[in-house]
Parts: sequence; C-alpha cells; structure tokens
Amino acid sequence: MIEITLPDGKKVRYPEGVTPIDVARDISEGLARNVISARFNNRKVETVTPLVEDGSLVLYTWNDDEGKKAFWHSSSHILAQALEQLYPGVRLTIGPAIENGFYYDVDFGDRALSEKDFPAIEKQALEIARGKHDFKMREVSKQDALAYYRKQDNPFKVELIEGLQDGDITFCDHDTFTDLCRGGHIPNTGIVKAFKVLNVAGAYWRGDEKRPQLTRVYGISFPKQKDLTEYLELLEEAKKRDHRKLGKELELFTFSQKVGQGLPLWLPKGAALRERLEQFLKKAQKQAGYEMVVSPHIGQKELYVTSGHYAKYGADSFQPIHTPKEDEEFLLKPMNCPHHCEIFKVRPFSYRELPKRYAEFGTVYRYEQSGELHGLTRVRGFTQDDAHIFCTHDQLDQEFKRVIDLSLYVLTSLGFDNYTAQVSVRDPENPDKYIGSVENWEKAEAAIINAAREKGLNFVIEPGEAAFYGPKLDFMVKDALGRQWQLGTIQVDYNLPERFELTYKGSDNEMHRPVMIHRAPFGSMERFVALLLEHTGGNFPLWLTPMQAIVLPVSEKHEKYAEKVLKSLENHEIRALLDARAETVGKKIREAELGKYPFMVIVGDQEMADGTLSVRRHGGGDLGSLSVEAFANLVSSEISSTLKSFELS
RNA sequence: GCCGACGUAGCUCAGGGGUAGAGCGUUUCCUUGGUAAGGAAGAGGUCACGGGUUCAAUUCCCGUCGUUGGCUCCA
Repeated sequence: MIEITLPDGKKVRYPEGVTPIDVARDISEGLARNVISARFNNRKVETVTPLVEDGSLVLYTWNDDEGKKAFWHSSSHILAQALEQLYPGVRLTIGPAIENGFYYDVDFGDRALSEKDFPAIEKQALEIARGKHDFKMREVSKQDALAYYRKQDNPFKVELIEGLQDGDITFCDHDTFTDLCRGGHIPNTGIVKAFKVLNVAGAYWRGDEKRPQLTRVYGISFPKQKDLTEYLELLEEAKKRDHRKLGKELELFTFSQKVGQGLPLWLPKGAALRERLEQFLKKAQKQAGYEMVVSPHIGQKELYVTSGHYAKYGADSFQPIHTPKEDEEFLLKPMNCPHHCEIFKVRPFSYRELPKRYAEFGTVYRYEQSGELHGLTRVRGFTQDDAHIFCTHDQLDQEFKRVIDLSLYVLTSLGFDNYTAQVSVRDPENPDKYIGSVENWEKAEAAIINAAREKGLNFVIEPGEAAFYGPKLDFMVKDALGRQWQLGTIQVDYNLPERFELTYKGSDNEMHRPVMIHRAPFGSMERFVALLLEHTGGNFPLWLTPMQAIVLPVSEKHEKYAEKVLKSLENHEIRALLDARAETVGKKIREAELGKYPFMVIVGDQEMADGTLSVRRHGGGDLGSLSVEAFANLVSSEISSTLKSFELS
C-alpha cells in the first residue's frame, strides 16, 4: 500500500500501482470524467501512470492552467500526426504548448505552407481526435531512440536525443504516431473537440539564425466547439483595440513611405496628447528634483567610441554622417547618456551637490531591422523620457527606490495595473557580451534586486537580458494580442562614469567616481502611447484625451448659442470643439460616440431658453440638463479623482 | 535580416486576362432636426513600383518597396 496526499491535505491509502485517474474516480465520477492531467510529487505524470510510492498528487482539469497545458501539448502531437499524414517526408522537431495554444516546428523541405492548407490540416487533426486514441508513454534506450530517428532521416530529433541521458528518454504513442516526448498528456485524443490552425511562421532551429529555418505551425484546440468560437471572437475584439487601427481612426499618428519606414509622424491630436503626457511627467519630475537639459540630435563619432556604443552597435547602426569640408564623422544619436555625461562634466561637483538628475525628452534614432518594425511600438526614431542620475555610491540605493516610486506613479496614473517587473542580469554563460568589471556588475545587480524587494515589487529575474553596460529593472506590459513590451526601465551603470572619467569631490577632499542611473518611466513616448491606446481602446483618461467634449447644436438656429457655450467651456479649461455641420443630431451623436469624445454637449431650443447644456456621456447615455458651471465641476472632479499628484516618499 | 501572407478611391473592403465597383468620408443642393446613420446629385483610382509572358496585364510570373504574423535582434 502507498499513501497519497491530496491538495487539501487529506491522506488516503491505495494499493501500489494505483493511477491518478483511479484516485479521481475514488473522489467522484464527475472529477474522473474531467481530469486531464496530473502531477505526482511535483512531477508531470500521465493520468494512467501507476503510482508506486508515497507522495502528493494534484489532479487538473481544463479549468487549470496545468490542464490546458497538457491539453495543448497533446494537441501538438495530433497536429504533428496530421502534418505527417498530409505531407509525407516532413521532419518534426519540437512542439510545445504555449500561453494560448501550441505550435510545432516542422522542416517541410522545399514546400511552403500557406493559409490555404489550414482547413485540410484541421480536418485531418479532428479526424485523428475523433479516433479516441490513448496517449501511451514508453521508455526507450538512447540507442533505440537514435536508431528510430536516424531511420527517419531526422537530424533534429537525433540532436535532441543526443543531449539526453540514457534512461531518461521516453516516447509517446497514439494511434500510429510516435514522438519523442517527456510526457504530460490528456488521456486520449477524443477529448479534443475543436481544432484550429492559426498561422504559420518561420522559426530558426533552436532559435539560432545561423541554423536551418523551420516552418512553425501555430494552432489552438478546445474541449468544446463553443470555446473555440468564443476564443476567435475574443481575437476579433482584440484587433479592434490595435493601436495602429485606433491611431488612424482617431487621427493621432501616421506613417509615410516617403518619409521612411519606422519613422512616425504625429498628427495634431496625437502631438497634443503626447505634449500632455510630457507635462504630466515633467511636473512629477520637478517634484522629484530633476532638472531639464537639452542636447542635439547628433554627436561626434568619438563620443560613442568613448561610451562603448560604437564598438557594440556601430556596424548595425545608421552610418556616420560626414561633414563636406573637414570630413568629420557624426552619428545620429542612438542614446542620450553620452551627451548627459558631458553635461555633468561642465564643472567639478561637490558631493554636497549630488545627486544630479538630468532629464530630457530626447529623440533618438536606431537602425532596427526592417522585420522588427511594428506600428508605434518598434520604430527607428523615437523620443525617450530619459534622465540620468549621477550620484554617490551611498545614494544609489535610495535614488533607485525613488525612481521605482516615480515609475509606479506613472503606470498607476495611467491605469496600467497589470504590468510585470523584470530584473535583467548577466548571462553567466556569455561573459564576453558585457563591459565593465565583475565587481561592479555584482554591486549593481545586488542594488537592483535589493531595491525591488524593498519596494515590494513582484519581479522575475531574467539572466542574459541585461544591457551590455549594466543590469536593469524593466516594467513590462502586454498589448491587445498578449505580446509583452518593455515600457519603463531603470538601469544601474558603473561603466559610463568610468569611460567618461566622471568625478565629484567627496567629503575627504578626494575625487570619486559617481554612479549613474539611466531611467525612463514611459520608456518611449511612441511605445507608451501605443500600449495606452490598446489598454484604453482609445478611451483615454479625461485629463489626457485629445478633446474632452464636443458641442452639438440641434439645428442651425442654435449655432450662435453653441458657439457661446464652446467659449465658456474653453474658459473653464475644458478642451472642446463644435460640430456645426448641417446634419441631424442623431448623426452627430453617432459620430461623436464613434469618435470616442468623452462628453457630448447638446444644445437646442430648450437649452437656449434656460441657458443650460444637455450632457451625454460617451457610452453612458443622456445625463440630463446642466449649467456650464455644473458641467465644468463634473469634468474637473473626474479629472482630480483619476489624476493624483506625485508625492515623494 | 529570415520564412509566410498581403498591397484596388481619403478610410473599410469586393472583384478579376479585354484599362474597374460598394459603403463611409469629401463637394454641391434640398431638408432645420432632440440623444447612435434625413434625402438627392457630383467629384475622386497609372489597381504600390519596375520588369517579363501575352494580340491584350490591375489580374499570371519575377524583382523592388511597404505593411503584416512569427523567428532572430533590441543601447
């Protein structure tokens, strides 16, 4: 007999060889029907794996992430079998479950897979699913595993197996299909009722661009057809929040092929919105002791040779600009920090004057690979809400924490409550990627982790994601389609002060090296506005939105009064405009709703007679009649409830 | 940069070897209206660009540019 501990702490004795599904059946028939995956002693097991020792067992259904993972992992086996059947000779590589669905990387040889092929694949996969084939794990010797895939002429699987220990290799069979697999399956293929191939993409073998490019087939599957329909509807909804679509509709920004790819053009409404964001941050930064500086868009090549950026990125950047007569070389600035270092060198500072916090909305230019450009989130010319803090070693900890406060203030003021924090440190296997002494790196990494902990941030540590000159703390936010983007960033840098030979005079009357913090709470204006658009669906906070109200006269007779109303709204510092077109009110309201104006101010005979406004809230219907003052109060109280001022902690 | 898809009017999109169509927008006229589309008429396109095949290409083929889904990259 063995003793099984269930998640609620209950311990039950079973004969040796009992399976997770047996245990489930013992609890209830319903659970047994729904269990699709299990963990025993914190290791993935099949629902039919005989348990032969004491341990804790967790059972999962579709409603658990772990259950979905098993479901999608199993579905990738089905996809692989369908592809093998439809395209004999394909070579399978890897096929994991992902956050939403699964993919399989396949070598199709010279064949190109396209959307037209999807329905056939889906049909084949569903046919396999309907066969209700059991997933069966079996252990294979390394020698047999290698022989199996060598016979299939599959160098990818052979390479995978070569990296495994003999005795630790398992195959999974279902129907006539076999795959190298670590396990974690649903009981049988029949549980998959809906199957959709979502898209295809190229993907390098093992993520290495020097190795063969495979075809990645993305798919998703569900236990009910209805779930698939709902998922596809969700995707459609998400597309409506795409910042590229909303940016066009709301006339915030555009791109021109003639200006160049990745070079955004801000339209008047977008520029005004961006200006308000900048003012918002400037106000908080002033509070936090920052001083604004300004630096030019180009700098001598030598500046970036000194900073180390030229050696690191020079070949992959916009190439130097040459002066016609002297043949001097200038670079389009890819970063503001070297300029700010030179600003710090204007005169020697005493330790009493530190920290120096130099801030600039600095526009930088980087040669991003063409395939990487994406709306406003990845561009070649963008403006960072940059600042560099020059401080003593003693001040680093507090300064870093104050920057975290400012960053969180920015995120929460704009309604980003689902950010994740990421601490990026060195890749221990690639020390050559980084510059600076090991000692300084260790200090900087410790300082960041310490500050993040003290601020109670829920963060993950990502080895290998650090910048080449130092570790960083990034705030990540997902877009409408679930892709993660870095917004705010805070970076510790011991390196640039060294390279630029920055010094200050300490209390001991000796010269010392300051530490630098690079930080940008928005990250870049472009990316921030993009993510904000996707998060709000274009319904910006009232303080930020391009136009807060639109005045709609009922007919031409009311136009004069409407103009008067507009003036008085403007006098109350409400951003408003007048729609005086000869259209019906119904049409003007419809268009104002679609245009996402927060308030519609309707004026006709009645309002003219008693000097009021009729107010309608975007998406909220008629609010009734109000005086201009009452409306202005409504607007300002909504603004003050969403926009708090920054408090130094 | 790599793999796949896409590029038709200002916008959203249909069409397809015989030089083009809808809705919205825009212009003009009529209508003067009360909380999500009043009516009529007109203008507007080298079908991204460059080659090729063909009697004929916007349509088929190749290349370039751009956009897009991923991969790689991301100071």
